[in-house]
Amino acid sequence: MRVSKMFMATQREVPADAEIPSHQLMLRAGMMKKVASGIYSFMPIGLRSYKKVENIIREEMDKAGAQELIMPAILPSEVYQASGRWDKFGPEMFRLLDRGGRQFCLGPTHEEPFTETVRDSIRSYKQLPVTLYQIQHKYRDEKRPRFGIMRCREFVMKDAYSFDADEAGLDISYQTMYKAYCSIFDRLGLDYIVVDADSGAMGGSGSQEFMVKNSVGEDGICYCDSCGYAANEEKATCQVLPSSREEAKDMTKVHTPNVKTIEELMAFMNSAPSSFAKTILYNIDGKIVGVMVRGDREINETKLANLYDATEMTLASFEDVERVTGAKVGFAGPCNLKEKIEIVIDNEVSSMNNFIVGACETDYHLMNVNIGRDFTPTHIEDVRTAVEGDACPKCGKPLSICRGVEVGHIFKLGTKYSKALNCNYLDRDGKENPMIMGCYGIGVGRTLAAVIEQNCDENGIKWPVAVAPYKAIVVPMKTNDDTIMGLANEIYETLLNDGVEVIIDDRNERPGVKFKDADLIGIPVRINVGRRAGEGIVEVNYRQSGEMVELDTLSAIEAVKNLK
RNA sequence: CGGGGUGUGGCUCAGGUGGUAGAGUGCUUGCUUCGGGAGCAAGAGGCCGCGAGUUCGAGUCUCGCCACUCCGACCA
Repeated sequence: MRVSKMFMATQREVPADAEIPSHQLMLRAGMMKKVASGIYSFMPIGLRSYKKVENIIREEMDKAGAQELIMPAILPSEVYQASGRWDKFGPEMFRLLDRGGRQFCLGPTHEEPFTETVRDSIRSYKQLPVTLYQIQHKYRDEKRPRFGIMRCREFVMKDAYSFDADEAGLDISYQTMYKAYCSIFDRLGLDYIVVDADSGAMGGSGSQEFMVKNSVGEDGICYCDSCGYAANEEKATCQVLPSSREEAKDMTKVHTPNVKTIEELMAFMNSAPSSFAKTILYNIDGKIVGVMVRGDREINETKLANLYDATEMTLASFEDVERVTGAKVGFAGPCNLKEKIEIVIDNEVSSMNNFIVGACETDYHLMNVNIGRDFTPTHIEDVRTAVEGDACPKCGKPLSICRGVEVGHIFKLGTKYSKALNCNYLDRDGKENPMIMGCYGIGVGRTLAAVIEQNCDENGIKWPVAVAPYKAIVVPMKTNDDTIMGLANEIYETLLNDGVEVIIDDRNERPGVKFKDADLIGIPVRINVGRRAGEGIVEVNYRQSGEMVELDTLSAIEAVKNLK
């Protein structure tokens, strides 16, 4: 391709509404264009990289024995009704009516149609296992699209579904996908980390996320450098360190006027946060529950929701808090409650004694409270979020915390969908059983954005060769010099004939403009043809390393071909 | 869904107290340039987000709506 003919527009200025490097660079490099919030067009240069990611995924999935097919993006409501998700998805699902008034949606995820398809085609254990996948657009009316293609409303996802006769089979299918995912992200040159993830409302026996460390990531990752433990913050646990136990003292009520927050309480009492336990009231499926964690800790709502198998959980309303505690918000505690409610205490709180809590009386706290003597918890569980420095649950060394972008998620689904949709098979004994399912997703666009996040500098993108829109660019310094143009064209044609993805910047622009554009769109290797063209000498510049060497024409061509 | 912000050439933005729109960049043309986004000159390009209202007159004031965006909540 000749750059003079390319449909490409780079931008010098940073678009006003792009916050993170990958978003800014994708817009500046002219890879994509926003059409509406969270909805983007891909331009030729962007599409080339996009397809590279897709193809790497496709190759590794095929290698792992998964078979590609494609489902409609638009699906009738019945498909999601049997599983109950037509209602559960709520406003996040794009819904539409056909001319006859029948309800459809744009598929947000495809467990149901895959399950139906397999149900209708497979009857025997002899036909199992099978893993199917598609690379298809998904639609979710996100409350808040952001960060360009990191989180958008129309996005491409590779989603795969495995169907096995038993749990042992699922384990094998799952491991196969795990390995395929590692190969994919390795080939993309991503620095990633695999973390244990919360299974959430999906149930199932296990789930892991492939995370790319990044400060704008929407997930917190807890990991241990010593033993390799890694988990999503939602799921991460830690050891409870034994605290020094004092002899139980008499409980006393303290007047604490207008002291509501832990910070105010610390200042007022002149004590460490570890001597307080805060009590937060939640409304869990209509039931008010008190949850206690150490004063300086955060309640982990995912863990709490799992404990109660909650479908709807919010902080209790002010009215509920005042009714249950008999005090203004800020003075809740486990003692003297006006209504009998369940109390969940965090593991860490269970090791504390003589601590301070709200008195359930406006402007009062209780000192020297002790579990068992002063109140009895309903549950003692891990309900707090692990923080930097907590003891690793496996080895006890300090945990680290960072942010991450979820690029892949593998999931043991079990029988949730096969049971709901009667996706059964006949076993050796002629007995009918539900298939055991797994599902495996990779966000294609998000992965592409993650590659950019990890491969860029102030001048633009630094594509790994595997994802670069073109591998090489030939830059003639002057377009009106026959020697230079002749040699540049010769190199270009040779590379083209040798199957190298190469472009030639034949625009009548100053060299600086061409360099800036080549750097911005991130072509891995640039061949400058200039001053020494007459001697057959050119420059080979590497975008990743910034390295530059002068070589004769043939060596330069070899260098480009050898670049991996 | 709560709270904030912004809508003006393709892009980034300026336009006290109302008088029919500007800059930079990009684009076109010419000349001079030519190794890291050149210089000069001449051009093209705007329903000032939409709709009402006030006014002789609204980019500007009032009200309503919409879109985009940031923070939070939420997120198979």
